[in-house]
Amino acid sequence: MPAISKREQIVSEALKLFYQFGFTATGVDKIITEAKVSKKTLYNHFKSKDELVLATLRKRDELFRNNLMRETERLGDSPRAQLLALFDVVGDWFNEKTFSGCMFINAAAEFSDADNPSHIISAEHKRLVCEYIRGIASEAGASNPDELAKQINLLIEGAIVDAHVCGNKSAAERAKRMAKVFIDLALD
Amino acid sequence: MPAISKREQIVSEALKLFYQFGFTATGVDKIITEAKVSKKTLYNHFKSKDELVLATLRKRDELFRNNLMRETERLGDSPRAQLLALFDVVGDWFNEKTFSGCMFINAAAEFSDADNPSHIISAEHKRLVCEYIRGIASEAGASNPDELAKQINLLIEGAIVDAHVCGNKSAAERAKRMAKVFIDLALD
DNA sequence: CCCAAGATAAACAGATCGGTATACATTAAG
DNA sequence: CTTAATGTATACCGATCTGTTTATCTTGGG
Repeated sequence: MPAISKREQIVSEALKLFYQFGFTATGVDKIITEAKVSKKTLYNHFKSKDELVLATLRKRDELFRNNLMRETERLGDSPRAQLLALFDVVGDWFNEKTFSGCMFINAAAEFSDADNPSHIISAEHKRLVCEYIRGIASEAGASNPDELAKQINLLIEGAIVDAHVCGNKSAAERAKRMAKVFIDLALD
Repeated sequence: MPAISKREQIVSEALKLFYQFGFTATGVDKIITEAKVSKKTLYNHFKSKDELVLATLRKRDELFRNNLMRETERLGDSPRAQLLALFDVVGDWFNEKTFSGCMFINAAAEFSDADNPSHIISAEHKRLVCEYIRGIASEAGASNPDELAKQINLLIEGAIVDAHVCGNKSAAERAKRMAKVFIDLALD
């Protein structure tokens, strides 16, 4: 058993390629070339390209939320500070040179049907992020943690779109200023 | 010259197909079949599929903004009411059964490179919508019309994402409640 | 050493991709 | 009527798509 399994190699490269070039536009031949595995190996691990897309989205969700939680808790020393720190974390993300929007928004764009498994996973990712925010809002003593979380989540989504479509790297700062208003309203 | 030109037929069908199934996933063969034209005719009017995509996005921008402006001005009898009516217009859009998110967010997802012509058109569309909002904010007497417009625009983007990815049809209502806070702050 | 598991490269299949070419039909203007 | 433009259908091109097959190589455990 190698340190990095073939399966992980494949998912790792698929992550980069799907994110940068899109799901439909990225062929399996490109993925196996970059991952340096044979086509047989890919189809040993995944029944189809669709299955690989799902596995890739699940991995992305894991990596993204782990990073979001780690960085948010590192930058914010109180629940209130953490709610604001969320915007600093996504702001840093916008400035990464590989930033290509939110992979789950992108997936929903390509797999528009709400019943599509990739679309469902994308919705689930958004739900989990929102749930994480709700937990912090609750700790912060918000009058209505669920509502505050949904407000903050909506501001983050808007900032992501502005950053990606319009290239507005300061979108997170505006969203943060807006969030502050709702946080102040919700905390006493 | 027919009442509806061949070119318009092609763009009209391309609009539906690109919007529902995505740009890369929709082949020109599918478009010509639906538009009931020959492939030669398509390539007489458009040099390439890429050119057709651009023409389709330009048409979508025209239709979308015309509808947004018409409905906003119909539903709101004052600049302040119009700023709020924006959210009613997009709320109705979310509830259309053909709703598949924002075509320009979708385009940016598939054509992630900021230099891609389709991406550039998408950014331009967002800029024009924001400019329209700024005009209303200005009429309303906002202290900083540009900032208010960008705030409202960000809320709209967030609502679109929530509506499409998570299927949250009431996203526009939350965004509207949030917008009210900033409108009240900006109009002394 | 031996063997099975899992890897490899490469050919192949059948469909579809964007785009071109050919040959014929329709149509409207001079 | 004639002609030029524009339409049609269809065949074709080479490339690429997802997925399968074949035949060979590597490797670790008993």
